[in-house]
Amino acid sequence: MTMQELDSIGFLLGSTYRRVSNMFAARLKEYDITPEQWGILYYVCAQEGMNQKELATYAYKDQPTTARILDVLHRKGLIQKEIDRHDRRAFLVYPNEAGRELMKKVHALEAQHNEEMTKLITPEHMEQLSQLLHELRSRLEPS
Amino acid sequence: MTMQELDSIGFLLGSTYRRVSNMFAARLKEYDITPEQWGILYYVCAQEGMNQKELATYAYKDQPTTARILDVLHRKGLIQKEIDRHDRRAFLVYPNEAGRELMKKVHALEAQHNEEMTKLITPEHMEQLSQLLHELRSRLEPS
DNA sequence: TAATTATAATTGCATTAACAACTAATTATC
DNA sequence: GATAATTAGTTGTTAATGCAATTATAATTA
Repeated sequence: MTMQELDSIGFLLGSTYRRVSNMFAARLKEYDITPEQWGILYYVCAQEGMNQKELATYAYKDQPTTARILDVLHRKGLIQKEIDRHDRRAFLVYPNEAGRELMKKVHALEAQHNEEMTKLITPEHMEQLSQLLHELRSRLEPS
Repeated sequence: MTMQELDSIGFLLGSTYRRVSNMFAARLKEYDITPEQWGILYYVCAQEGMNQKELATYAYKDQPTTARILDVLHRKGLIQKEIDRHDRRAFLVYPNEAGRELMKKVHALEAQHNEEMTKLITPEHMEQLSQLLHELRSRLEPS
């Protein structure tokens, strides 16, 4: 008797995510950055001067998680924060030169990594997968 | 100018996974168990008497993570461990009565949750998504 | 204007996770 | 049978996460 595998979408998403993420993490090691840190850095560079809340929304993370990842990026000298003159509760986040450079390098590495993923299944399947994930995610509310 | 979203499969998997998982976690709260603890408990019950390494393989987790989740389940009185007579390095894991009962209840809850997910997209799309995830995961090596 | 409500960010606590280093027991090899 | 290599499990460190509670500021409303 073979065992009945746990067949739930959440379990499947989690286990697949971890494998993809770990593989990417291994590649990123040479740049001393994690996939999650990279995700935030990307958005900091994609639109400079966003505040933490906006970054959290784009990155699909909650505010404390985003703040803590921003702290790491700050410690690493990749970004800087400036107080928002119009709202002293908030600060605006900017990449500095090291951050912009790293962003470009890692962006290229990521493109490479995505290509490799696409070689594992067909490009058509990868496109389908991507669309289905977008579809599902868009219908789920943030917790 | 709208921002260019980070369009990588890993980011998409992670953000979708977290939303699905958080939603399920909220439902599980009444049973005082997390989705990850549930995943391990499921396999403990699906085939009683496996050791930690086997459980880790089925659950797509590494050994330390599996061990720590087993510790939690043990503290909660849901499982028990017995030394493997044929290999004194290993122990075999069994559910106890409370574990079996909780497993059944949560399994039903999970079926409900999966149905709800399937209502968000179509059943056909959910089936496609599931197949594509299985396909991708099967081609990724464990880290 | 004063009091209330809402919001941006922070802090604390608990969970899951990856990875490396370690211990103890088993298996393989000489 | 002794030594070496492998394997099951544990421990320590660091990171990402969720959620709840808190602080400071801003916006609303009485």
